[in-house]
Amino acid sequence: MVLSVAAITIARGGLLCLVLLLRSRSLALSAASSSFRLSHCFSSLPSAPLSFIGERFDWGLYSFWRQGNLLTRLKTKKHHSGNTAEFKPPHSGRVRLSQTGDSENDSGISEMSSAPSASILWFRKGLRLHDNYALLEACKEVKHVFPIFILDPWFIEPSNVGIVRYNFLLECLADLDSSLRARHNSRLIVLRGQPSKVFEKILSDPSFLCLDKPVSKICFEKDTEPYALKRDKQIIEMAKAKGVQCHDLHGHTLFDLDLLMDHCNYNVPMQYGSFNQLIEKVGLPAKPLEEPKEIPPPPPSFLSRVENEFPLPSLEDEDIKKKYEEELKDYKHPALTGGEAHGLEILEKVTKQENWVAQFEKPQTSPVAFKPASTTKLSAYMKFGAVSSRRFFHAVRAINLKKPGHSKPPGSLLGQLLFREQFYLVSYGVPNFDKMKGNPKCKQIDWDDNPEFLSAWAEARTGYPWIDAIMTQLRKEGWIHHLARHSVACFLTRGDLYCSWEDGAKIFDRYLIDADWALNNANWQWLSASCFFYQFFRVYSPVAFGKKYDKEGKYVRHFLTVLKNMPTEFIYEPWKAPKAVQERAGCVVGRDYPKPIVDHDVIHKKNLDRMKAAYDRQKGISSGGGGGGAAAAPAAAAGVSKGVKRASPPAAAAAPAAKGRKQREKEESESEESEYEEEEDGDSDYERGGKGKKGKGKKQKSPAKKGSTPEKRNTGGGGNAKKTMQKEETTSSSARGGAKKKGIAPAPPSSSSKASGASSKKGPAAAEEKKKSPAAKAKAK
DNA sequence: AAACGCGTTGCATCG
DNA sequence: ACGATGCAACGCGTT
Repeated sequence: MVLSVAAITIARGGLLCLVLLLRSRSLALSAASSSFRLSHCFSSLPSAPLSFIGERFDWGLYSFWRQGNLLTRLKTKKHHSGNTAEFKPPHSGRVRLSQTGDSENDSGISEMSSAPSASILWFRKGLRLHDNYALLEACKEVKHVFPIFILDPWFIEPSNVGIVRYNFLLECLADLDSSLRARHNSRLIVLRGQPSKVFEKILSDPSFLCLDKPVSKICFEKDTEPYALKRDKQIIEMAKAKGVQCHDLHGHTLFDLDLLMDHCNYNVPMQYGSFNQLIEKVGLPAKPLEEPKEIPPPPPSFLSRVENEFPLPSLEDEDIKKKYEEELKDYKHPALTGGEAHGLEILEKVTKQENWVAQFEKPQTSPVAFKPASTTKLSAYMKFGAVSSRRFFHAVRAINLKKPGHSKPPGSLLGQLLFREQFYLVSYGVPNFDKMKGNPKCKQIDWDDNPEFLSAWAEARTGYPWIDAIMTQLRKEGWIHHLARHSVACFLTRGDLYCSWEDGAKIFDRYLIDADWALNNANWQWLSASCFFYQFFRVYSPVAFGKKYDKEGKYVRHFLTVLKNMPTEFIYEPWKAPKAVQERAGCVVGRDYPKPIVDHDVIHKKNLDRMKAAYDRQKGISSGGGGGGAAAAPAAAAGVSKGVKRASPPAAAAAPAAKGRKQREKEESESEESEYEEEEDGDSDYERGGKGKKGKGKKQKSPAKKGSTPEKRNTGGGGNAKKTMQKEETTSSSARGGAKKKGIAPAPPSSSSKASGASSKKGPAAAEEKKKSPAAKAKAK
């Protein structure tokens, strides 16, 4: 420790000593056990010498560790300037081939590569053939490319991955296989098991692949999630030991995250503005590349075995039928079909609506549009890498270049892609990013451990129709609009239930098709005012917010059919309806639909005090009297139950939700969205909206310009905006279950309230219209 | 270095 | 219907 501290002071400049330290760091890393989700690599550091886990956090050490951790990675890679020439990723002096060899065995490798025979293209994310650096590398100078996917047992675990996302993955794989067959006379080879075991087999026994000598290289797309980093490290080391080259090339994000790390000196920008500055230094993302014309197939002797020995997985597989038995009972294929082909089709459809693309403003899209959605719904394809982010970026940019009044970041489509990029970068640079404790950037807040509240939220029985409808859509379709994610995330955390954002993130992770580790955790921290966003007094109302978009409650009626006959006046607050009205509607609150689990008007104010106290505590200012007491008292007032029964692990689906955070911690002991924007004439590559512009009187709405350009309002039939975040929900029957909440009883039936909202004038189309408002507004004017 | 500007999408009220 | 205002006031980043 002493040593490290000393070293740190020197570290800023001198890398040498850094490397030394690092060494121990990385050892600790590899030794630590992590675990299942693509998540706990960093968290496995607790036992490491630098203890930044826990209450006290030493920034000096942290920054040292951060550099060390990343630099270690870099050090292990050789910068082979030479062999990436053809498809040099952007800014590529720095392309890091993680060549396995170090200087000594470089010679060995080059000998091998002089007579290259076969390569392995390992698909993980990046489930596409276009714009795929790893694929291009795999094709270089070899006779055979073995395109493989390894079905990691981790992924087939109902508690981790819902059936909807699992099926999306299967469709991505099937699509890859079909493209490989149709265009390259090849196949996707699906192997089962732990990746390290699979590679052990492949690398030690050439005959397994019908080869007479081992493959010469393994190529894959870099993945910065903790689980992946750990997994890949193993593979890289194994390959190195066997004298096989390993190329992990970037490609999932617009830029190589290691390159961005270099540019920000390992000090990741936490604010959008500073991230923008970083991006501007780096320039534009590389232009997307095409699918290679030829992908040399495996030898015929091997191909003939694929069908029987390495078949594509399917929902019909016995183990799947068994594991997902519960969920499969009422499984219906969601609107989204996985696969590169479908993803590109959607992208094409979207980009044909040039005006819509150029005018896209995320805040203008609607959370209640579901058929069709108001956004692109490309997030799931982005998550799996079925569509290249660079391709998306440049397709949008090309449109913007033609449309002078186009929207700009952060609200634009390109802005969304930039947020995605930033969240990836931050998730890469911040330790314990999926946790509050040990996460140096995350506000430490005294969230309650309340499994009952958590379950009610996850299972759509909060008694707030807006919240429950959203959670039902999540469960059913694996997708909800970005703003809907905001609503329910705020409700679960700082707004109403005061449960930890980690709990919500886990549930979203399970149910969202587009669940992406980096984006999901970032967004949950954002919404809970734990990181990125701190105006905790801006609380979403579980009543007003939905009403703003959907006065008649069509969305609610669609997803909560029990409420379908509730008068519009009470659709967002059914408990306020007179008993007779409830009877007539066939929905008696407390019998057919739960009573509100908390009284929002009361609880959100108390929570606000708790947030304030938590912030103050962080400042070291123990929020004296009022605050201190406030922190604990509200919990009691809220009826936060104490010895709640830990929900028994009921349906597999409900299990994750039911488990309390603390319990989990004990047991374990141990991310769409974005799109952005563009430049006007080619001057600046990234025009930040808002920031640099001075003359904004108030809100500069970029749409202002829209007025000037005639084409604006394109109406494009359906879409509005898209964008999504990630989150999830649980299954379970929805509304029923009486409200057993113990929390604050909500306002009794028929209390005050207003009966407004009756105006129902617009149909769905109208709603959509509204969304596009910027254009419409401009026009109107 | 204290002060200020700003922040991807809050709400209720008023005009 | 829409925009402006007050609400009570956050941290970050820059100056």
